[in-house]
Amino acid sequence: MIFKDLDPLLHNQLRLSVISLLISVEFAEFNFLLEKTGATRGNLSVQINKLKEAGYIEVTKSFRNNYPLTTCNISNAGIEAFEKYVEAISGYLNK
Amino acid sequence: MIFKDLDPLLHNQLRLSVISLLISVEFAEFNFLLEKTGATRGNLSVQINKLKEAGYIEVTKSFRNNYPLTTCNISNAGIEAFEKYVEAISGYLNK
DNA sequence: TAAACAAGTTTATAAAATAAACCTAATTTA
DNA sequence: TAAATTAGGTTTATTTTATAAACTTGTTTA
Repeated sequence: MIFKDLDPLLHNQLRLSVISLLISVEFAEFNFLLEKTGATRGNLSVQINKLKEAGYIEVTKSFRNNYPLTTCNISNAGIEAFEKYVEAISGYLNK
Repeated sequence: MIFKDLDPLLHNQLRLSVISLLISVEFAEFNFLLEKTGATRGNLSVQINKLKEAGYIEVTKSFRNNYPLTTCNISNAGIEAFEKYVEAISGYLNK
């Protein structure tokens, strides 16, 4: 095998979008991710949870103006996984 | 949405491996792809067919030393799709 | 001539992706 | 002030995919 395996958790458009956004900000709110990714709320909720279960992100739930507020930030494991993914997929792109 | 959509046909490890290999050779035999990708024969057969159905590759069946020989080459549509995919996914990698 | 091998293909099953439906609480409107 | 609407998500139902195991067709070898 001359190709490196692609982490299945990151090899998904929406999850990769979320991680790509989180990598360059300190925190991001649910609605921010929603807008930037163009996802449905249901799908975003599911994928955020998968990233959290994997330990790639941390999720903080609070309230703001009486409404629920979900905030996400990437973890060290998430950063490492992303960097590894970037390197792996680069091997497929002939660049 | 700030991310470009990723062609689902190419956003798959094995199919992307095959296209990545075909992009830099004139032809490739089934067993060559098998070895380079590390796939099972069943999976490779299925994914080659999907790429063919999409018009991304051409598949030629012949015989060599009395045994079946399947040869693949990338099409113009395949080249374009690959280039488009490379550009799209690059937008996720912060490079 | 039976067993093993070559080169694939088909199919069965599990896993994943996604949108629709749902939920709870807050707010606005009639 | 009660009904309708909005905010912010979550759950679930369904369809698609991915993949390996099983199968096929023909060839070679013991």
